[in-house]
Amino acid sequence: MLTQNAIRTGFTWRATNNLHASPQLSTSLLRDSINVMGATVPYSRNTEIFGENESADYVYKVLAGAVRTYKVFADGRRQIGGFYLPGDVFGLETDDCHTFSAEAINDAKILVVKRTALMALAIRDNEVARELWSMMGQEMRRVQDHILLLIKSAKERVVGFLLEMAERVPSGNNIELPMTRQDIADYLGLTMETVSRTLTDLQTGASIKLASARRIVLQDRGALRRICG
Amino acid sequence: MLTQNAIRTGFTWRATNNLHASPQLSTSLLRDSINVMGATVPYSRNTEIFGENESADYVYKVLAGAVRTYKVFADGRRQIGGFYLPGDVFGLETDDCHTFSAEAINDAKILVVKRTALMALAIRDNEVARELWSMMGQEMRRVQDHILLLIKSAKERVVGFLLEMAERVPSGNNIELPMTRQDIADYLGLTMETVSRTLTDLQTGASIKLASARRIVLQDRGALRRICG
DNA sequence: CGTACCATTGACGACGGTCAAAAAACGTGG
DNA sequence: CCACGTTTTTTGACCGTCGTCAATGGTACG
Repeated sequence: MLTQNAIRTGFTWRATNNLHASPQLSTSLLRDSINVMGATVPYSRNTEIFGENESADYVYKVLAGAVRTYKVFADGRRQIGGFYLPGDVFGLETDDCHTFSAEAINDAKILVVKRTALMALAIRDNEVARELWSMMGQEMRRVQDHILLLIKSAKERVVGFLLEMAERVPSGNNIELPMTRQDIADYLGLTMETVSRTLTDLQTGASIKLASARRIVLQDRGALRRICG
Repeated sequence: MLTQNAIRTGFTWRATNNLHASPQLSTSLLRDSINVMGATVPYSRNTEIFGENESADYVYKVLAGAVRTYKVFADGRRQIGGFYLPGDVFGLETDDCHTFSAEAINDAKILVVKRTALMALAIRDNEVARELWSMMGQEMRRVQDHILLLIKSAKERVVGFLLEMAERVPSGNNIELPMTRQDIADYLGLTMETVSRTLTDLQTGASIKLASARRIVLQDRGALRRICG
């Protein structure tokens, strides 16, 4: 784990000194703490960030690039647990071990923070604890929404995925997907081929436009939302 | 919400006075707190405990009976988020609103605790906070395992469900299911018919025995685990 | 004993998986 | 800038699993 060992072992409490002064800026407090306590580590495309069942000593935040968490079964099937984009936090576990593995989808910059440091901070500061709690809840909602996707038809799943990505990358109707069709398929519980076919179907129906394989334009969000259910 | 309003609005801190004396009994501390702070409410079969989007003012613990959380879509499809058996805690949200609805599957006794009371306790007592955190993590793992089920074949899903239930009700190989086939189907993203057919298939293969519709005997766990993957 | 509700079984069709091949995109080095 | 090999994506043909519709059988409870 952490093959690119540029982790700064020491960290400073500096940033937390005057945090109690502005408790109303709730989301920026934890964020600031993480930013100061952590070290930036570059990961190149397709390299492992941590493995399933490794001890969860660090918490991670995407600064640039994209990350996938996943699990591989004995028969080779892979399930992707989630995609993490700039600003997203991942690897936040309550247990001692990671339940999924994590890989960089493309060249990425990741902020790495010692878990014990975060937890120590949370014990001292209720505001930080509250924010960690709400972060956990956000992740929970993400996973529950994922479940709701997985019971739907192929078309609904793909559309749901597109709308989710469009929400998370607020770049209008132009989505730049960092992941392959196989990644999307493994996230949605479908095959690569079905994802591809469904996308061309959607393009034929004029709901989207495939500018290139990875660049998708949402042309009719109303239609997409109607499909999603 | 809480139509059967037997909630005791006041609660006592009595139980928390000497909690710091035994920090090593980690799981019993929060449990004790909940037990003392809460009120027992009976819910009859198929009655709503809370609805989706209602404010999450209470946290619940099953004392007897069983509970399902669920979501109903516009087109009538229903997804069951989870089943909760005696000892299980549900309705633990980080947000202000419940994301799922909850119903009693059969006549049940539920311990109901004010959320603010729990949170206040957690702020005063790091041990309680830690336990709430780990409870949240347990729920997270449950939901993630649910995702892993949903990408598999019908047979694998049903077997996965049976093994999960067998683990949670440590009654040997004899499982007494409180829920209907439709409930199981809506949990696994299948139809009632497929669940039924799969169960009879498993019986034909001598992996299980359907003593009655709701009583299932696991005859060959090895075979079941092999199927599950 | 009768009446809902629940579970099982059957016939059939559609959706999505599998296998295979072609086409497009990408990166690398000349 | 182009030629080349590799990876990714698309498309096609076929088949199996599971959903749909419908009827029958079973169980619990008044």
